Amino acid sequence: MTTISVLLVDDHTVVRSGLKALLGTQADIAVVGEAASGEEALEAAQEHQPAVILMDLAMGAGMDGIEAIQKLRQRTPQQAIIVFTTYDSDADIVRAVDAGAMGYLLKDAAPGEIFAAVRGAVQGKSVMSAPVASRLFQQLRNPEEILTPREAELLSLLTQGLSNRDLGKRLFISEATVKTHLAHIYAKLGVETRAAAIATAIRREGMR
Amino acid sequence: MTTISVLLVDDHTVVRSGLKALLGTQADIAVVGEAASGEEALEAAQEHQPAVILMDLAMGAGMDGIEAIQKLRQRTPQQAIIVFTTYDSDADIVRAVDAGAMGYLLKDAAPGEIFAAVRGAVQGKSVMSAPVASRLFQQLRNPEEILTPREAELLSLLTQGLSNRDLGKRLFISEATVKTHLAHIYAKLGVETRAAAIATAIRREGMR
DNA sequence: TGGTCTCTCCACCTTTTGGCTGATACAGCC
DNA sequence: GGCTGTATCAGCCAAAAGGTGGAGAGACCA
Repeated sequence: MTTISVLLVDDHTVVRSGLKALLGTQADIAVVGEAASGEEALEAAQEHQPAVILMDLAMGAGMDGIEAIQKLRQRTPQQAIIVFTTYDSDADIVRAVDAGAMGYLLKDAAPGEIFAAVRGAVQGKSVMSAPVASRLFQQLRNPEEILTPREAELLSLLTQGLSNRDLGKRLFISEATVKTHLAHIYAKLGVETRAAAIATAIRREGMR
Repeated sequence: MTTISVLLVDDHTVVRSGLKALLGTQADIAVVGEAASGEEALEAAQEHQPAVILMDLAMGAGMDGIEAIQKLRQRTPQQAIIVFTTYDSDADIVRAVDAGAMGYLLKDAAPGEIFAAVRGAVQGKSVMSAPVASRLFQQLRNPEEILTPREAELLSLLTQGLSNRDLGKRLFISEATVKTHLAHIYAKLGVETRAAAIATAIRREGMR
């Protein structure tokens, strides 16, 4: 049994400490380094050459998780990256996988899930938390729920708090058209009101 | 030197594990129990009689942190509660303090801050992270913009996308009262519509 | 005791939003 | 040449939200 070296990247000391404690209970897993930012992660990845990198997406100021993943994939492509974050935003999932993440875990994951993900990652297996997987699955099954470019544009403005009239003016279309787009957006997001659409968009789609 | 008994309440195993590891390094602090939900927290507080409770506000389904604080204050008022959460939302801070929290820490707090908060709490000292303190300070300078606890509660539900009717049902008040609160909230947030209020609240206040 | 704050509620009115049906135009595709 | 998807617009109606003004009850405080 080979020991799997792991690098932890998270700006929260408590989370790093927790992961270290949990992973420390496993004989075949060893934490070889820690980083509190994307910049530190790049350095640490070079220095410690871990087999697996467990990384948060949100890391305060500076480089964000997605950017860090992209750079890590370029520089040390042999290292498997597992995203370990709090929210299962559709946009983040897609972007992280696109950037080259091997797995996607939520922070409420059970210890066993985390161990399995780390072990799977070195074997090239992609492991994700159930809610994350179901989101991806749902997107594949219901392609009709994907917003068109125009709808996405409108939704983005909607989250600024604009009225239908303002939306029309901004997009050079009539209020009637705005309403049509909105009706389609509501249907795709599975909501009934503009308020719920905004809440859903900002939270789920990561529009900020 | 007396040992300070601490109860950890957080739905994330990793966070509990991290806190336990960090607090375990301090000779005068002992973690006597853990809970993953508000319901469990009430039980554990009775059973272990901790001096200090470190609690997250967001805890998945069921009772939220604010509600748990209120119930804990009623049942075991001698126990000091410190909020330990990710976001420094104005509304959450106000509501938590109002519910009886002794301290308010952010999850990116340094270990030393956490230790100091725990030790301070048993002496009746209120400790909060710098960003939290500065928010409160700023609010003191602009008192006319402070949301009342009830308004904050309503705003929090508003960001879930609820209608006026639903808000009334949830808070056991009439729609008329909901509208009154909303008008006050809009004025304080400097917005004209519910959509803008939601957008402002989620972004500026960190409500999720 | 009087003032202030908070929470609660009401009535009336206007504006905005949402649900429904239907329509035209254009582009890409088989 | 049809089919599909996207984007545009209209009208009608019901529901929801917002604006205005007023008011009572309870808490707190000077």
